Amino acid sequence: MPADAPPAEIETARQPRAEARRGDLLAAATRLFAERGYAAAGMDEIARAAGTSKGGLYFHFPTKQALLAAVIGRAADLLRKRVAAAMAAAGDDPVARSEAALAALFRTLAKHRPLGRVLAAESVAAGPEVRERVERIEDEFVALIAAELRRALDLGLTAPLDPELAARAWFGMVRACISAWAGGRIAAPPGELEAELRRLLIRSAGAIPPDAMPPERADRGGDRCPDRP
Amino acid sequence: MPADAPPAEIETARQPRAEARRGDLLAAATRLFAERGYAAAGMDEIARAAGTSKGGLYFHFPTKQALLAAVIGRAADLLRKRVAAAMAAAGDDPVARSEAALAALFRTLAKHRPLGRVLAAESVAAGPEVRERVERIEDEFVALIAAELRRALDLGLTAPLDPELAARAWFGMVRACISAWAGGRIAAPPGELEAELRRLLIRSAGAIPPDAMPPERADRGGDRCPDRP
DNA sequence: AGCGAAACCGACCCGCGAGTCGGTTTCCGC
DNA sequence: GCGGAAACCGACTCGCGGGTCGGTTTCGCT
Repeated sequence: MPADAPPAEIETARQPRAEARRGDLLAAATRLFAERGYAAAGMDEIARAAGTSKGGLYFHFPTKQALLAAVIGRAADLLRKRVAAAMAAAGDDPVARSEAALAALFRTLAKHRPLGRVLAAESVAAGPEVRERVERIEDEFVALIAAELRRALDLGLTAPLDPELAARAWFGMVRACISAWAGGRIAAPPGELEAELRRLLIRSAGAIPPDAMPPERADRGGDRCPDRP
Repeated sequence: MPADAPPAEIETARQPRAEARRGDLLAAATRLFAERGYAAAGMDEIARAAGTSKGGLYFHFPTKQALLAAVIGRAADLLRKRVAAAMAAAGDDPVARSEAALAALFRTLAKHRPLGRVLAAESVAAGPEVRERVERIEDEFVALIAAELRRALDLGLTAPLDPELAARAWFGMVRACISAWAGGRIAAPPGELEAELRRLLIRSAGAIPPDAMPPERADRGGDRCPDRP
């Protein structure tokens, strides 16, 4: 009777083949939602793409909205896991943790292109409930980063800023660049893109990157701007 | 007989009432597309909301896609006009021009909330042609800002950066903040939001804001942030 | 006034696609 | 191997909404 909180997925005991099918269906749905859009992707089409039939699809997901919700939930879980791991591996420095979180977000989205599209664009098309859910997920990550930024601010590691807003802005930067890159509108390889983006992020916060003062040179944010007469 | 280039709208001679209706229809369509999403907003509903009928709507727009295209085109025209005016008023300094362009973008989107939603989200739902069109528009503004950034870079007014990417990132920042603000997920009034955002933008470029060193006090960006013990 | 075109109306058509359902196959426990 | 449930199939339904069309009103013009 412990009615679970929304975050965790309800894991009823399933036969292994069912689990596999479910995965295939989610993968196919993710791809097709991203490619054709939520409305244009047909249930029959998705089922076919996953190597099964409409009936089979409806055995796993009661409705199209539920399917989209599952796709989104799965994406969110993946992102959560990656970001948490990256932050944990980054140690204690809040700037490093923020960087790591953003980088993990970036890499994960870069690796699974369709995922970003679904998260970014398909929320509105599927009704207000789904939209709200996606907004919640975005807020979650923004809050995660905002918390680190706040710590950094208190430690005097950044210029004075509004952590909430800065986190939101960072998120937007990453998303815009990823989406342009995924659409082939940015030529640079993801590695360079990430590095350049990281520079922008750090500078925008007026932050002292932890790896930029290892020995003793800890004078305040004298942003190394070599050029200029 | 001067067959116009694609940018300008084909202005056939119309009776004034028709022009007014057309405007009402575009306004209603913009609102409903933003609220319910492209797929969920019905043509009948849009017509009703504009105070006319389905037949009347189809007299002005041959198809639903065309209606969305017109909405988007109108939005793009508005943005173009505002941004061009703001840049022209900002003088020659490329940093000031960039700032002005972003600010105009920000203010225009803030004033017409639904517009941003449509531009941001509805492009995928309506098929690849529309999506491409929206991407083109975004690219246009990004290129505009990138050009200014490149000039600033050449003049030594910024830290070394990739103008294309930075412009794209800036655009993403503005969009993310606007969209969160429009959704009521940011409490700050637009004025403060804009100011804070501007600080982030400038810092991210490592730029010297032209209004930050008028007489002689040109020491590094001591942004006036009165609060905090 | 009156004629022709522009503007508008709303009942109807029709394809499409989400969801259903009775049936079939696959697999697990005994 | 066999009973029964889980997993799966695909033909069918049916409502919804984009688009059509013949008719009516409004307007500009002379």
